[in-house]
Amino acid sequence: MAERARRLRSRPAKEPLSLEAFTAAAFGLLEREGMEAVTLRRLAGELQTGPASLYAYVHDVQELHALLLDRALSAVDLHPASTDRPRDRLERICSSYLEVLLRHDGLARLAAGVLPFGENALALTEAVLECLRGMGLSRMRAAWGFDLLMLHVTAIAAEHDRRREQNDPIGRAHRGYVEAEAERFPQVHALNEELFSGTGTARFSWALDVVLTGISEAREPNN
Amino acid sequence: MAERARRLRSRPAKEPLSLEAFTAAAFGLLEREGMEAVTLRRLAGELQTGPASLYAYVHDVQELHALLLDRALSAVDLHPASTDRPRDRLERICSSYLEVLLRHDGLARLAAGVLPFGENALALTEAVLECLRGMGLSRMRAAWGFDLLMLHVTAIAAEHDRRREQNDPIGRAHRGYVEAEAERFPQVHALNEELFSGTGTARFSWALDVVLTGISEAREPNN
DNA sequence: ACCTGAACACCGTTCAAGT
DNA sequence: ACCTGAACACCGTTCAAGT
Repeated sequence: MAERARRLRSRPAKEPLSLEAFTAAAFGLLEREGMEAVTLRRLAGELQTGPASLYAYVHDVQELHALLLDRALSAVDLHPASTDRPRDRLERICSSYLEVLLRHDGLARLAAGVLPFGENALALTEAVLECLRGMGLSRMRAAWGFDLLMLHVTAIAAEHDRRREQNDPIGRAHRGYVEAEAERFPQVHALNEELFSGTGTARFSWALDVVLTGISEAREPNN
Repeated sequence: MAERARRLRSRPAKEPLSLEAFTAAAFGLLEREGMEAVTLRRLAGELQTGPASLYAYVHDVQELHALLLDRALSAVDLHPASTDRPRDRLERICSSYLEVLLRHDGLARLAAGVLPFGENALALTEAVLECLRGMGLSRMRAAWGFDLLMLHVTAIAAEHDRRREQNDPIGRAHRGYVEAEAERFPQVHALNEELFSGTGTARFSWALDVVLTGISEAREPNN
Protein backbone atom coordinates (compact mmCIF):
# COMPACT_ATOMS: atom_id res chain seq x y z
CA MET A 1 0.00 0.00 0.00
CA ALA A 2 2.77 2.46 0.99
CA GLU A 3 4.79 0.71 -1.66
CA ARG A 4 2.37 1.73 -4.37
CA ALA A 5 2.16 5.28 -3.09
CA ARG A 6 5.94 5.64 -3.27
CA ARG A 7 6.03 4.17 -6.74
CA LEU A 8 3.37 6.61 -7.88
CA ARG A 9 5.15 9.57 -6.35
CA SER A 10 8.41 8.72 -8.09
CA ARG A 11 6.70 8.29 -11.43
CA PRO A 12 8.15 10.70 -13.99
CA ALA A 13 5.03 10.68 -16.15
CA LYS A 14 3.32 13.80 -17.43
CA GLU A 15 0.39 13.38 -15.05
CA PRO A 16 1.58 12.09 -11.66
CA LEU A 17 -1.84 11.55 -10.07
CA SER A 18 -1.96 10.61 -6.43
CA LEU A 19 -4.21 7.72 -5.48
CA GLU A 20 -6.43 10.32 -3.86
CA ALA A 21 -6.70 12.38 -7.02
CA PHE A 22 -7.41 9.21 -8.95
CA THR A 23 -10.17 8.28 -6.52
CA ALA A 24 -11.53 11.83 -6.66
CA ALA A 25 -11.82 11.58 -10.44
CA ALA A 26 -13.73 8.32 -10.10
CA PHE A 27 -15.96 9.87 -7.44
CA GLY A 28 -16.69 12.83 -9.70
CA LEU A 29 -17.91 10.43 -12.33
CA LEU A 30 -20.13 8.74 -9.75
CA GLU A 31 -21.60 12.08 -8.65
CA ARG A 32 -22.28 13.31 -12.15
CA GLU A 33 -23.57 10.13 -13.79
CA GLY A 34 -24.11 7.43 -11.18
CA MET A 35 -22.38 4.11 -10.68
CA GLU A 36 -23.22 2.70 -14.08
CA ALA A 37 -20.91 5.29 -15.65
CA VAL A 38 -17.97 4.37 -13.42
CA THR A 39 -16.07 1.94 -15.60
CA LEU A 40 -12.33 1.71 -16.08
CA ARG A 41 -12.69 2.78 -19.68
CA ARG A 42 -14.85 5.80 -18.95
CA LEU A 43 -12.49 6.83 -16.19
CA ALA A 44 -9.51 6.43 -18.51
CA GLY A 45 -11.24 8.69 -21.01
CA GLU A 46 -11.81 11.23 -18.25
CA LEU A 47 -8.12 11.12 -17.37
CA GLN A 48 -7.10 11.39 -21.03
CA THR A 49 -5.31 8.08 -21.19
CA GLY A 50 -5.84 4.50 -22.25
CA PRO A 51 -7.56 1.90 -20.08
CA ALA A 52 -4.30 0.02 -19.48
CA SER A 53 -2.84 2.92 -17.54
CA LEU A 54 -5.33 2.62 -14.69
CA TYR A 55 -3.73 -0.62 -13.60
CA ALA A 56 -1.02 1.53 -12.05
CA TYR A 57 -3.61 2.59 -9.46
CA VAL A 58 -5.77 -0.48 -8.95
CA HIS A 59 -5.28 -4.18 -9.37
CA ASP A 60 -8.74 -4.71 -10.82
CA VAL A 61 -12.18 -3.12 -11.05
CA GLN A 62 -13.20 -4.45 -7.63
CA GLU A 63 -10.41 -2.45 -6.06
CA LEU A 64 -11.77 0.64 -7.79
CA HIS A 65 -15.16 -0.10 -6.30
CA ALA A 66 -13.69 -0.52 -2.83
CA LEU A 67 -11.84 2.80 -3.17
CA LEU A 68 -15.02 4.50 -4.30
CA LEU A 69 -17.13 3.10 -1.48
CA ASP A 70 -14.67 4.19 1.16
CA ARG A 71 -14.47 7.63 -0.41
CA ALA A 72 -18.27 7.88 -0.25
CA LEU A 73 -18.28 6.75 3.39
CA SER A 74 -16.29 9.83 4.36
CA ALA A 75 -19.61 11.69 4.16
CA VAL A 76 -21.25 9.63 6.92
CA ASP A 77 -21.90 11.75 10.00
CA LEU A 78 -20.56 9.84 13.00
CA HIS A 79 -21.75 12.43 15.54
CA PRO A 80 -18.43 12.11 17.33
CA ALA A 81 -19.08 14.60 20.13
CA SER A 82 -22.70 13.62 20.59
CA THR A 83 -24.18 13.90 24.07
CA ASP A 84 -27.08 11.67 23.06
CA ARG A 85 -27.62 8.34 24.68
CA PRO A 86 -25.61 5.71 22.75
CA ARG A 87 -28.71 4.20 21.25
CA ASP A 88 -29.89 7.55 19.85
CA ARG A 89 -26.44 8.28 18.47
CA LEU A 90 -26.39 4.86 16.84
CA GLU A 91 -29.71 5.53 15.14
CA ARG A 92 -28.41 8.83 13.81
CA ILE A 93 -25.28 7.15 12.47
CA CYS A 94 -27.28 4.43 10.75
CA SER A 95 -29.60 6.98 9.17
CA SER A 96 -26.64 8.97 7.90
CA TYR A 97 -25.05 5.81 6.51
CA LEU A 98 -28.30 4.94 4.73
CA GLU A 99 -28.61 8.46 3.34
CA VAL A 100 -25.06 8.44 2.00
CA LEU A 101 -25.56 5.09 0.29
CA LEU A 102 -28.70 6.38 -1.40
CA ARG A 103 -27.16 9.69 -2.44
CA HIS A 104 -25.90 8.31 -5.75
CA ASP A 105 -27.49 5.80 -8.09
CA GLY A 106 -25.97 2.38 -7.77
CA LEU A 107 -23.80 3.11 -4.74
CA ALA A 108 -25.94 1.08 -2.35
CA ARG A 109 -25.88 -1.92 -4.68
CA LEU A 110 -22.13 -1.56 -4.85
CA ALA A 111 -21.88 -1.44 -1.05
CA ALA A 112 -23.88 -4.66 -0.83
CA GLY A 113 -21.29 -6.36 -3.03
CA VAL A 114 -18.00 -5.13 -1.60
CA LEU A 115 -16.18 -6.00 1.58
CA PRO A 116 -15.60 -2.60 3.19
CA PHE A 117 -11.98 -1.62 3.64
CA GLY A 118 -10.21 1.60 4.30
CA GLU A 119 -10.12 4.52 6.69
CA ASN A 120 -13.73 5.57 6.59
CA ALA A 121 -15.21 2.10 6.88
CA LEU A 122 -12.98 1.59 9.89
CA ALA A 123 -14.05 4.87 11.46
CA LEU A 124 -17.69 3.90 10.95
CA THR A 125 -17.02 0.52 12.54
CA GLU A 126 -15.33 2.17 15.52
CA ALA A 127 -18.24 4.55 16.07
CA VAL A 128 -20.88 1.83 15.84
CA LEU A 129 -18.99 -0.47 18.21
CA GLU A 130 -18.61 2.41 20.64
CA CYS A 131 -22.38 2.90 20.66
CA LEU A 132 -23.13 -0.78 21.09
CA ARG A 133 -20.70 -1.11 23.99
CA GLY A 134 -22.09 2.12 25.42
CA MET A 135 -25.52 0.51 25.39
CA GLY A 136 -24.15 -2.03 27.83
CA LEU A 137 -23.89 -4.95 25.44
CA SER A 138 -21.31 -7.68 25.97
CA ARG A 139 -18.20 -7.82 23.79
CA MET A 140 -19.65 -10.70 21.84
CA ARG A 141 -23.07 -9.12 21.34
CA ALA A 142 -21.45 -5.88 20.21
CA ALA A 143 -19.14 -7.60 17.74
CA TRP A 144 -21.61 -9.96 16.13
CA GLY A 145 -24.38 -7.38 16.43
CA PHE A 146 -22.28 -4.83 14.53
CA ASP A 147 -22.00 -7.25 11.64
CA LEU A 148 -25.74 -7.88 11.56
CA LEU A 149 -26.63 -4.23 11.89
CA MET A 150 -24.43 -3.05 9.04
CA LEU A 151 -25.45 -5.96 6.85
CA HIS A 152 -29.03 -5.04 7.46
CA VAL A 153 -28.80 -1.34 6.73
CA THR A 154 -26.75 -2.04 3.62
CA ALA A 155 -29.26 -4.60 2.38
CA ILE A 156 -32.15 -2.20 2.93
CA ALA A 157 -30.29 0.53 1.06
CA ALA A 158 -29.52 -1.81 -1.81
CA GLU A 159 -33.17 -2.76 -2.15
CA HIS A 160 -34.27 0.89 -2.19
CA ASP A 161 -31.63 1.60 -4.79
CA ARG A 162 -32.80 -1.30 -6.92
CA ARG A 163 -36.46 -0.30 -6.77
CA ARG A 164 -35.55 3.27 -7.60
CA GLU A 165 -33.70 2.11 -10.69
CA GLN A 166 -36.67 0.04 -11.81
CA ASN A 167 -39.21 2.80 -11.07
CA ASP A 168 -41.24 0.49 -8.87
CA PRO A 169 -40.98 2.02 -5.40
CA ILE A 170 -43.84 0.07 -3.87
CA GLY A 171 -43.49 -3.15 -5.83
CA ARG A 172 -46.63 -2.61 -7.89
CA ALA A 173 -45.91 -5.41 -10.34
CA HIS A 174 -45.40 -7.88 -7.55
CA ARG A 175 -48.52 -6.71 -5.84
CA GLY A 176 -50.75 -7.25 -8.84
CA TYR A 177 -49.50 -10.77 -9.18
CA VAL A 178 -50.10 -11.55 -5.56
CA GLU A 179 -53.64 -10.23 -5.55
CA ALA A 180 -54.74 -12.83 -8.08
CA GLU A 181 -53.77 -15.84 -5.94
CA ALA A 182 -56.29 -15.90 -3.10
CA GLU A 183 -56.96 -19.64 -2.89
CA ARG A 184 -53.49 -21.06 -3.27
CA PHE A 185 -51.73 -18.46 -1.13
CA PRO A 186 -54.19 -17.41 1.56
CA GLN A 187 -51.67 -15.84 3.94
CA VAL A 188 -50.09 -13.77 1.21
CA HIS A 189 -53.52 -12.69 0.07
CA ALA A 190 -54.72 -11.86 3.57
CA LEU A 191 -51.63 -9.81 4.40
CA ASN A 192 -51.34 -8.12 1.01
CA GLU A 193 -52.25 -4.75 2.46
CA GLU A 194 -49.69 -4.93 5.25
CA LEU A 195 -46.94 -6.32 3.04
CA PHE A 196 -46.92 -3.21 0.89
CA SER A 197 -47.84 -0.60 3.50
CA GLY A 198 -45.65 2.02 5.10
CA THR A 199 -43.25 4.64 3.88
CA GLY A 200 -39.58 3.88 3.40
CA THR A 201 -38.62 5.78 6.52
CA ALA A 202 -41.26 4.16 8.71
CA ARG A 203 -40.07 0.73 7.64
CA PHE A 204 -36.43 1.64 8.10
CA SER A 205 -37.11 2.97 11.55
CA TRP A 206 -38.90 -0.24 12.52
CA ALA A 207 -36.14 -2.35 10.99
CA LEU A 208 -33.56 -0.60 13.13
CA ASP A 209 -35.67 -1.19 16.21
CA VAL A 210 -36.01 -4.87 15.33
CA VAL A 211 -32.29 -5.43 14.87
CA LEU A 212 -31.25 -3.44 17.94
CA THR A 213 -33.88 -5.11 20.12
CA GLY A 214 -32.83 -8.48 18.78
CA ILE A 215 -29.14 -7.83 19.42
CA SER A 216 -29.94 -6.93 23.02
CA GLU A 217 -32.54 -9.56 23.84
CA ALA A 218 -31.57 -12.63 21.83
CA ARG A 219 -29.68 -15.42 23.58
CA GLU A 220 -26.01 -14.76 24.25
CA PRO A 221 -24.02 -15.59 21.12
CA ASN A 222 -21.64 -18.52 21.46
CA ASN A 223 -19.19 -19.92 19.00
CA MET B 1 -18.52 -21.15 -39.53
CA ALA B 2 -20.06 -20.93 -43.00
CA GLU B 3 -20.70 -24.66 -42.69
CA ARG B 4 -22.71 -24.23 -39.53
CA ALA B 5 -24.56 -21.32 -41.06
CA ARG B 6 -25.60 -23.40 -44.04
CA ARG B 7 -26.71 -26.23 -41.82
CA LEU B 8 -28.90 -23.88 -39.83
CA ARG B 9 -30.28 -22.24 -42.90
CA SER B 10 -31.27 -25.52 -44.52
CA ARG B 11 -33.23 -26.53 -41.46
CA PRO B 12 -36.84 -25.51 -41.04
CA ALA B 13 -37.49 -22.91 -38.37
CA LYS B 14 -37.07 -24.49 -34.97
CA GLU B 15 -40.11 -25.09 -32.90
CA PRO B 16 -39.89 -22.78 -29.94
CA LEU B 17 -38.96 -24.27 -26.57
CA SER B 18 -41.38 -23.94 -23.73
CA LEU B 19 -40.40 -21.33 -21.16
CA GLU B 20 -39.80 -24.21 -18.77
CA ALA B 21 -37.42 -25.97 -21.10
CA PHE B 22 -35.68 -22.69 -21.72
CA THR B 23 -35.30 -22.09 -17.98
CA ALA B 24 -34.13 -25.66 -17.49
CA ALA B 25 -31.34 -25.11 -20.02
CA ALA B 26 -30.26 -21.97 -18.17
CA PHE B 27 -30.39 -23.82 -14.86
CA GLY B 28 -28.24 -26.61 -16.27
CA LEU B 29 -25.63 -24.03 -17.15
CA LEU B 30 -25.81 -22.67 -13.59
CA GLU B 31 -25.38 -26.14 -12.10
CA ARG B 32 -22.46 -27.07 -14.29
CA GLU B 33 -20.50 -23.83 -14.32
CA GLY B 34 -21.96 -21.38 -11.80
CA MET B 35 -23.67 -18.05 -12.33
CA GLU B 36 -20.79 -16.37 -14.10
CA ALA B 37 -21.33 -18.72 -17.04
CA VAL B 38 -25.02 -17.88 -17.33
CA THR B 39 -25.00 -15.20 -20.00
CA LEU B 40 -27.42 -14.79 -22.87
CA ARG B 41 -24.66 -15.55 -25.34
CA ARG B 42 -23.49 -18.72 -23.61
CA LEU B 43 -27.08 -19.87 -23.30
CA ALA B 44 -27.69 -19.16 -26.97
CA GLY B 45 -24.65 -21.30 -27.82
CA GLU B 46 -26.03 -24.08 -25.65
CA LEU B 47 -29.34 -23.90 -27.52
CA GLN B 48 -27.57 -23.82 -30.91
CA THR B 49 -28.89 -20.45 -31.92
CA GLY B 50 -27.90 -16.80 -32.01
CA PRO B 51 -28.21 -14.47 -29.03
CA ALA B 52 -31.05 -12.51 -30.66
CA SER B 53 -33.35 -15.52 -30.47
CA LEU B 54 -33.48 -15.54 -26.69
CA TYR B 55 -35.49 -12.33 -26.72
CA ALA B 56 -38.46 -14.49 -27.61
CA TYR B 57 -38.31 -15.86 -24.05
CA VAL B 58 -37.16 -12.95 -21.93
CA HIS B 59 -37.32 -9.20 -22.25
CA ASP B 60 -33.81 -8.70 -20.90
CA VAL B 61 -31.10 -10.40 -18.88
CA GLN B 62 -32.71 -9.43 -15.57
CA GLU B 63 -35.76 -11.44 -16.52
CA LEU B 64 -33.51 -14.42 -17.14
CA HIS B 65 -32.06 -13.95 -13.66
CA ALA B 66 -35.51 -13.78 -12.10
CA LEU B 67 -36.53 -16.98 -13.91
CA LEU B 68 -33.40 -18.71 -12.73
CA LEU B 69 -33.81 -17.65 -9.11
CA ASP B 70 -37.38 -18.88 -8.98
CA ARG B 71 -36.34 -22.15 -10.57
CA ALA B 72 -33.67 -22.56 -7.88
CA LEU B 73 -36.19 -21.76 -5.13
CA SER B 74 -38.19 -24.85 -6.06
CA ALA B 75 -35.57 -26.80 -4.11
CA VAL B 76 -36.33 -25.05 -0.81
CA ASP B 77 -37.88 -27.48 1.68
CA LEU B 78 -40.97 -25.79 3.12
CA HIS B 79 -41.74 -28.64 5.54
CA PRO B 80 -45.41 -28.36 4.60
CA ALA B 81 -46.75 -31.13 6.85
CA SER B 82 -44.46 -30.32 9.74
CA THR B 83 -45.75 -30.97 13.25
CA ASP B 84 -43.01 -28.74 14.70
CA ARG B 85 -43.82 -25.61 16.56
CA PRO B 86 -44.06 -22.75 14.02
CA ARG B 87 -40.80 -21.21 15.18
CA ASP B 88 -38.89 -24.46 14.67
CA ARG B 89 -40.45 -24.96 11.25
CA LEU B 90 -39.48 -21.40 10.35
CA GLU B 91 -35.87 -22.03 11.31
CA ARG B 92 -35.81 -25.15 9.15
CA ILE B 93 -37.24 -23.25 6.20
CA CYS B 94 -34.69 -20.45 6.55
CA SER B 95 -31.84 -22.95 6.77
CA SER B 96 -33.06 -24.69 3.65
CA TYR B 97 -33.39 -21.37 1.83
CA LEU B 98 -29.83 -20.47 2.83
CA GLU B 99 -28.54 -23.84 1.72
CA VAL B 100 -30.22 -23.58 -1.67
CA LEU B 101 -28.80 -20.10 -2.27
CA LEU B 102 -25.31 -21.36 -1.46
CA ARG B 103 -25.63 -24.50 -3.58
CA HIS B 104 -24.33 -22.80 -6.73
CA ASP B 105 -21.65 -20.15 -7.11
CA GLY B 106 -23.09 -16.71 -7.61
CA LEU B 107 -26.71 -17.63 -6.95
CA ALA B 108 -26.84 -15.90 -3.57
CA ARG B 109 -25.40 -12.70 -5.02
CA LEU B 110 -28.02 -12.91 -7.73
CA ALA B 111 -30.79 -13.37 -5.15
CA ALA B 112 -29.58 -10.25 -3.35
CA GLY B 113 -30.02 -8.28 -6.56
CA VAL B 114 -33.36 -9.50 -7.87
CA LEU B 115 -36.91 -8.83 -6.73
CA PRO B 116 -38.31 -12.32 -6.25
CA PHE B 117 -41.23 -13.23 -8.49
CA GLY B 118 -42.88 -16.42 -9.51
CA GLU B 119 -44.47 -19.54 -8.09
CA ASN B 120 -41.73 -20.71 -5.80
CA ALA B 121 -40.97 -17.34 -4.25
CA LEU B 122 -44.67 -17.03 -3.55
CA ALA B 123 -44.84 -20.48 -1.98
CA LEU B 124 -41.88 -19.59 0.23
CA THR B 125 -43.57 -16.33 1.23
CA GLU B 126 -46.76 -18.21 2.08
CA ALA B 127 -44.93 -20.72 4.26
CA VAL B 128 -42.95 -18.08 6.14
CA LEU B 129 -46.02 -15.93 6.76
CA GLU B 130 -47.86 -19.03 8.02
CA CYS B 131 -45.10 -19.64 10.55
CA LEU B 132 -44.95 -16.04 11.71
CA ARG B 133 -48.73 -15.90 12.20
CA GLY B 134 -48.57 -19.29 13.87
CA MET B 135 -46.09 -17.80 16.35
CA GLY B 136 -48.87 -15.45 17.41
CA LEU B 137 -47.52 -12.31 15.77
CA SER B 138 -49.87 -9.55 14.64
CA ARG B 139 -50.66 -9.12 10.95
CA MET B 140 -48.36 -6.11 10.76
CA ARG B 141 -45.46 -7.77 12.57
CA ALA B 142 -45.78 -10.83 10.38
CA ALA B 143 -45.84 -8.82 7.15
CA TRP B 144 -43.00 -6.41 7.88
CA GLY B 145 -41.10 -9.11 9.75
CA PHE B 146 -41.26 -11.39 6.74
CA ASP B 147 -39.57 -8.72 4.65
CA LEU B 148 -36.80 -8.22 7.19
CA LEU B 149 -36.25 -11.92 7.71
CA MET B 150 -35.88 -12.75 4.03
CA LEU B 151 -33.73 -9.71 3.39
CA HIS B 152 -31.49 -10.80 6.22
CA VAL B 153 -31.05 -14.40 5.18
CA THR B 154 -30.46 -13.36 1.59
CA ALA B 155 -27.86 -10.79 2.62
CA ILE B 156 -26.03 -13.33 4.79
CA ALA B 157 -26.01 -15.82 1.93
CA ALA B 158 -24.68 -13.21 -0.47
CA GLU B 159 -21.83 -12.36 1.85
CA HIS B 160 -20.87 -16.03 2.24
CA ASP B 161 -21.02 -16.41 -1.50
CA ARG B 162 -18.80 -13.38 -2.00
CA ARG B 163 -16.20 -14.52 0.50
CA ARG B 164 -16.19 -17.96 -1.04
CA GLU B 165 -15.46 -16.48 -4.45
CA GLN B 166 -12.61 -14.43 -3.06
CA ASN B 167 -11.16 -17.33 -1.03
CA ASP B 168 -11.26 -15.31 2.15
CA PRO B 169 -13.77 -17.12 4.37
CA ILE B 170 -12.77 -15.40 7.62
CA GLY B 171 -11.81 -12.02 6.23
CA ARG B 172 -8.10 -12.49 6.82
CA ALA B 173 -7.05 -9.48 4.77
CA HIS B 174 -9.41 -7.24 6.65
CA ARG B 175 -8.27 -8.64 9.95
CA GLY B 176 -4.58 -7.94 9.36
CA TYR B 177 -5.39 -4.36 8.52
CA VAL B 178 -7.45 -3.89 11.62
CA GLU B 179 -4.81 -5.31 13.95
CA ALA B 180 -2.38 -2.54 13.09
CA GLU B 181 -4.66 0.28 14.24
CA ALA B 182 -4.77 0.01 18.03
CA GLU B 183 -4.56 3.69 18.98
CA ARG B 184 -6.90 5.27 16.47
CA PHE B 185 -9.54 2.54 16.58
CA PRO B 186 -9.52 1.16 20.12
CA GLN B 187 -12.94 -0.52 19.99
CA VAL B 188 -12.16 -2.28 16.74
CA HIS B 189 -8.84 -3.38 18.15
CA ALA B 190 -10.30 -4.57 21.44
CA LEU B 191 -13.06 -6.58 19.76
CA ASN B 192 -10.91 -7.92 16.95
CA GLU B 193 -11.10 -11.45 18.31
CA GLU B 194 -14.89 -11.42 18.63
CA LEU B 195 -15.45 -9.75 15.28
CA PHE B 196 -13.88 -12.64 13.42
CA SER B 197 -14.89 -15.52 15.70
CA GLY B 198 -17.49 -18.21 15.16
CA THR B 199 -18.33 -20.62 12.41
CA GLY B 200 -20.69 -19.69 9.66
CA THR B 201 -23.47 -21.82 11.07
CA ALA B 202 -23.08 -20.50 14.62
CA ARG B 203 -23.34 -16.95 13.34
CA PHE B 204 -26.30 -17.77 11.11
CA SER B 205 -28.10 -19.43 13.97
CA TRP B 206 -27.57 -16.38 16.17
CA ALA B 207 -28.60 -14.04 13.36
CA LEU B 208 -31.90 -15.90 13.00
CA ASP B 209 -32.47 -15.64 16.75
CA VAL B 210 -31.74 -11.90 16.64
CA VAL B 211 -34.19 -11.19 13.83
CA LEU B 212 -36.96 -13.40 15.19
CA THR B 213 -36.56 -12.02 18.70
CA GLY B 214 -36.55 -8.51 17.29
CA ILE B 215 -39.65 -9.09 15.21
CA SER B 216 -41.50 -10.34 18.29
CA GLU B 217 -40.24 -7.88 20.89
CA ALA B 218 -39.70 -4.61 19.04
CA ARG B 219 -42.36 -1.93 19.27
CA GLU B 220 -45.49 -2.51 17.21
CA PRO B 221 -44.84 -1.34 13.65
CA ASN B 222 -46.93 1.62 12.53
CA ASN B 223 -47.11 3.33 9.17
C1' DA C 1 -44.33 -13.37 -40.18
C1' DC C 2 -40.88 -15.02 -37.90
C1' DC C 3 -36.17 -16.08 -36.85
C1' DT C 4 -31.48 -14.87 -36.49
C1' DG C 5 -26.64 -13.43 -38.33
C1' DA C 6 -24.40 -9.59 -38.05
C1' DA C 7 -23.65 -5.23 -36.26
C1' DC C 8 -23.46 -1.90 -32.51
C1' DA C 9 -21.85 -0.09 -28.42
C1' DC C 10 -19.90 -1.24 -24.87
C1' DC C 11 -16.95 -4.08 -20.94
C1' DG C 12 -12.19 -5.70 -18.12
C1' DT C 13 -7.68 -7.26 -18.84
C1' DT C 14 -3.23 -8.30 -21.12
C1' DC C 15 0.84 -7.49 -23.70
C1' DA C 16 3.99 -6.05 -27.20
C1' DA C 17 5.98 -2.16 -28.88
C1' DG C 18 7.36 2.56 -28.84
C1' DT C 19 9.61 6.42 -26.29
C1' DA D 1 12.09 1.17 -17.79
C1' DC D 2 7.85 2.58 -18.18
C1' DC D 3 3.53 3.85 -20.39
C1' DT D 4 -0.07 2.80 -23.27
C1' DG D 5 -2.37 1.77 -27.99
C1' DA D 6 -4.11 -2.01 -29.66
C1' DA D 7 -5.68 -6.51 -29.26
C1' DC D 8 -8.22 -10.15 -26.93
C1' DA D 9 -12.11 -12.26 -25.19
C1' DC D 10 -15.98 -11.38 -23.86
C1' DC D 11 -20.90 -8.78 -22.74
C1' DG D 12 -26.36 -7.22 -23.78
C1' DT D 13 -29.25 -5.46 -27.22
C1' DT D 14 -31.00 -4.07 -31.81
C1' DC D 15 -32.24 -4.54 -36.50
C1' DA D 16 -32.21 -5.59 -41.32
C1' DA D 17 -32.51 -9.29 -44.21
C1' DG D 18 -33.47 -13.99 -45.49
C1' DT D 19 -36.78 -18.07 -45.51
